[in-house]
Amino acid sequence: MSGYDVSNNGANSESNARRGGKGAAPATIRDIARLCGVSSATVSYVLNDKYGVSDAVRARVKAVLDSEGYAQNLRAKGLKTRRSYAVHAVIRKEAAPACKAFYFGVIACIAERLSSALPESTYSVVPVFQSDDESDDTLSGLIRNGDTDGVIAFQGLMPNTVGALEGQGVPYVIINPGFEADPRAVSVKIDFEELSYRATSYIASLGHADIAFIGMRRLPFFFSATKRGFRRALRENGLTERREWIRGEADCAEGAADAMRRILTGGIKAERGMAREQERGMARAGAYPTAVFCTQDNFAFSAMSVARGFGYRVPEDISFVGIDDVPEAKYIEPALTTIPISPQTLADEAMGRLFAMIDGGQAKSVTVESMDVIERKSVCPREYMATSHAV
Amino acid sequence: MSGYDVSNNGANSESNARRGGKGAAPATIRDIARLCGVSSATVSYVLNDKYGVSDAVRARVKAVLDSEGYAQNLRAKGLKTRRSYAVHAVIRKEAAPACKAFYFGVIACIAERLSSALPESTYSVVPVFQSDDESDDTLSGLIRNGDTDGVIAFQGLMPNTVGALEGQGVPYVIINPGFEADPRAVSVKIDFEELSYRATSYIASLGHADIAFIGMRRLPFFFSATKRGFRRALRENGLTERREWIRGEADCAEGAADAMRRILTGGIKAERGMAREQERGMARAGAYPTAVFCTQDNFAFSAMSVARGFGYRVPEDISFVGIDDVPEAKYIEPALTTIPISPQTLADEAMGRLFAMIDGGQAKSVTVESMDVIERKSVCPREYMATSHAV
DNA sequence: ACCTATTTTTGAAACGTTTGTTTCTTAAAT
DNA sequence: ATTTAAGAAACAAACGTTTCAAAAATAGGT
Repeated sequence: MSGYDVSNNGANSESNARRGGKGAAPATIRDIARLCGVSSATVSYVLNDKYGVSDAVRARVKAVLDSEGYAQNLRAKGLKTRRSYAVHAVIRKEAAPACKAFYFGVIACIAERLSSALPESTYSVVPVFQSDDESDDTLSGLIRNGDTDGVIAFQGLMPNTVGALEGQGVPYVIINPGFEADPRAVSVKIDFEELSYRATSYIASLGHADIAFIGMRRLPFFFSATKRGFRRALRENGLTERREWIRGEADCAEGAADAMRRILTGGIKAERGMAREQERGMARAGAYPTAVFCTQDNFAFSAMSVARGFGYRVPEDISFVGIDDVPEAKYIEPALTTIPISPQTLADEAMGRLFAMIDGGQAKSVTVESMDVIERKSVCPREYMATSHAV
Repeated sequence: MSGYDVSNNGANSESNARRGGKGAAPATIRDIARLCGVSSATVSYVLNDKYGVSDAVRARVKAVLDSEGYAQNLRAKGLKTRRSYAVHAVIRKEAAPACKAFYFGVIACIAERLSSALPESTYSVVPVFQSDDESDDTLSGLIRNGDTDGVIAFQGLMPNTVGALEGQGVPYVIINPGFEADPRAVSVKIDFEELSYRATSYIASLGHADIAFIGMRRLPFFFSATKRGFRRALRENGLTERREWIRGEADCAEGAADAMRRILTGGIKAERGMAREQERGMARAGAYPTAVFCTQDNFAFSAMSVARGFGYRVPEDISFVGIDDVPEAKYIEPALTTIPISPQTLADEAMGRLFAMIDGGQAKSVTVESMDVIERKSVCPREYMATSHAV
């Protein structure tokens, strides 16, 4: 990245006609004014829908405006209004790949909304990746320069970044799926306890009594919320929980595989080098759950693989449900039953709030409404299970 | 998105002090000049590393510059230089989710490089999602306004967008994994024939003779390139190909599952409602490949699931190799052997070229160097296979 | 010493907006 | 008819840079 020489030496005439192109010089507000026989101030007023322009003039200017295909120069406008017309979406470099992918989905939604809102709003969203351990981070720089009008952050923000934000009065909103929300920040939250409750209730409603849970201990807030929902559903359905079937080693898909393995081997961790057949035998001899709830689709994918590796069929022997509805969920074999989380909703709630604040208003945190289970192929009602199951 | 009122009425004093914040007014180039007892022109020259400033003055100005923590106002600079200091990365809305995820990975690499290049280069990258069927798209608008200094596009660009780009002399580079490159455009390519050849050769080198291929017919260019590489490897290893084991229905992971099913049932498509057991029996009776090469990891995931659904073990009965090395590849059970494609390399090659062109230079297309197979757990040498295999 | 080249430095005019203030219309009220 | 007030439109000064053209300082010959 060294050779990024961004200087342009004596390039006025050159840049005016852009490299080798005809590059029709774009019409300025003054051109329009001249064409209408009116002052540039007036044109500016109609552009910004201000009071005090007669209807006749307004109409005339508007006509010329779009017959000329006029487009504002954002730099000039921003120079005067002290805005950058950019919001920044920050993702922690350290976030898990699966999380990043999800966050990107949200950013994509924002970008789409923004570009379809043209030319009403000319904002753009720029993704920023920030490491947890940088002392003076790139983001603080942007903030102090006034290069950002607002930030959307996933998971949370480092204290010094928050300091910079507050210091410059730059609004920000946190989209924090599964993280504890800083009460001072406006944030868009997901009720994972509820989601977990719904998923588990759904499984229970199908007659399953032996249900395992695979969560993510690495995120304590998320872990306890989901576990709480799971237990509540169990309790309300008169089911008893089994300690060894509540697993949380999973901090990534690899961990989920391990969790599943332990569940199937009755909590005994497979010895290094233990023969596959032996491990399997061990598993089949003991008790196993007829359904497992994973707090993320990706966990379910791994867990399903492991179960099959042990010789169980999905869903005939063991049912699986996840949360997220990642794109693969419907393509996998068998398609995964899951509760969707809508990136579009998250994006809309967050952007609505951010723009309200950019416009000088206030905004309150919100918890997005939970959605319902999407029934696919990874779940089988207890009564239709292939073989009888004895705990 | 309606309520995005971006006007600020009579907000001069308000915006000067930013909402409720102390918001230290950032130092301008004139402030620095005054502090050094020098003109603003001189400061500008040292900022931009221009000729004709004496070393003494240059040093003095530089000292003040960073003791004051000066940061350029990008809007003012851009207004004068006719640059936006933003490049746009465009992704087709219609691209497959898996592709989008990969493209995002590349954009993430770009964003990281850009933010770590601060404050040398102050560029930012903004993702744009563009639909194939929009007539006058958002991108053309950006281009005509001079709101973008360059674009990176994945897969390709619509003719009218290319027209706008050429018209305004805005440089662009195409990152087109698996798409036919427009010879007039500078593009960063991947040699999928080579990748396919390497993967297949690797499998063959392990003693496998019955190798199946699952490709992506929806992308004809990609499909024929990969198939060519596959066949070449077969030929060079003295292996004969089987028509029914070269499958290309796969245009998404779902299709890959279908392809695998057909391979296992000897090309007979399973009847709607055919009993699972029956399907399985059908499969086991006939011939099956001992290894399958999938042109994308995601295909391999589905194919592996199907194979296991049919009762085959991976890799003991059937080996799998993919291309991409998506993050999940190493977490799946068993971890997938694959050839990686480096998003970082793609990002660097593309950005290097784009910036060269932005700086007025020329750039040539390039094919990035192919990488080697990463050996994981989804492949088993022919000789170690669990059961003897009879075709 | 002076005149000329050369190197440094500076003044000031842009770039395309927004917006506070002033000026001009026009109509209503006296 | 004259004054007043409101409403429209225009002027012109910013915003923070870059860069042309010109001035000032320095150095290099005679």
